[in-house]
Amino acid sequence: MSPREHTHPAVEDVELVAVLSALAEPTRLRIVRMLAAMEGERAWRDIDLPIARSTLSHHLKILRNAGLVQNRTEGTRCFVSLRGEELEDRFPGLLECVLACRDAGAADADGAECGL
Amino acid sequence: MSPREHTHPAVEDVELVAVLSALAEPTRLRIVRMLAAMEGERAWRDIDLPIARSTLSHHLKILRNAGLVQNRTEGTRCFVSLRGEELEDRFPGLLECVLACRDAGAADADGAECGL
DNA sequence: TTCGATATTCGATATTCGTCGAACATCGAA
DNA sequence: TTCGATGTTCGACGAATATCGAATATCGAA
Repeated sequence: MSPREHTHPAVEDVELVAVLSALAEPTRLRIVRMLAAMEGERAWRDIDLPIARSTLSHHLKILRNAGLVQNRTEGTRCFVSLRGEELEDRFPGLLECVLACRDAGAADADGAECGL
Repeated sequence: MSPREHTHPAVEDVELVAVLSALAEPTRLRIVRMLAAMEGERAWRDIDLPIARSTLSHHLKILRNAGLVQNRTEGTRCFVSLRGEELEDRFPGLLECVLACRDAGAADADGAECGL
């Protein structure tokens, strides 16, 4: 289909288990890190990951349904951004401390490995 | 088998994705909440959940491998406890804000529903 | 209108996950 | 030693998930 309007769950309807599940997958965590590292939105088209576009669409849908991410449509293209403040309201500190952590296996938003 | 000694990962080897995966399952989250609500250890035998004992063993293994929980063996029985301080060292604030949240679907440690 | 770009959905596949009961291993007590 | 209690592992099952390529729907431009 096309970048049609999507529904986003209300903040109060966002569930913890859904958020944790969404974050508990390396590719999705990487997407979240990437979005967090840029203050603003990111063009769908410019999200460059070593996965098929349909797979990317799938992961973004899960992040969207979990309340982590929101889409904005502009013509035939769309932009993705983190629902940072809303998440902070719902689960204070959660996103922040997940992002703060950089373990050995945590790839950087750009794809490079990160020591600390 | 029996409550034999288990290996626990070193704090520095605990991975974020493993922790999030472990917490992203209702039964396991409930176990963690229960352990957090009691300051100390809990006898395996006394963990009362509506699942088979083998399933409980499975979930505890996942929590253990993720670094969230530790086992202590005493004779033929064992005791489970949260690795609270170590988790705090590794991922500051994470466990705390996960536990702080009580969403609509979050069952209490005792099994009762909890409004707030 | 026709076409190309864009993102989603569909169908298929392989894998992982949660669950159970049964079998097993270990320890302490009789 | 024999037994019972206690957890763990095994084998099996269905459900959920990650992945891909192909098909599809929508928009903007030619």
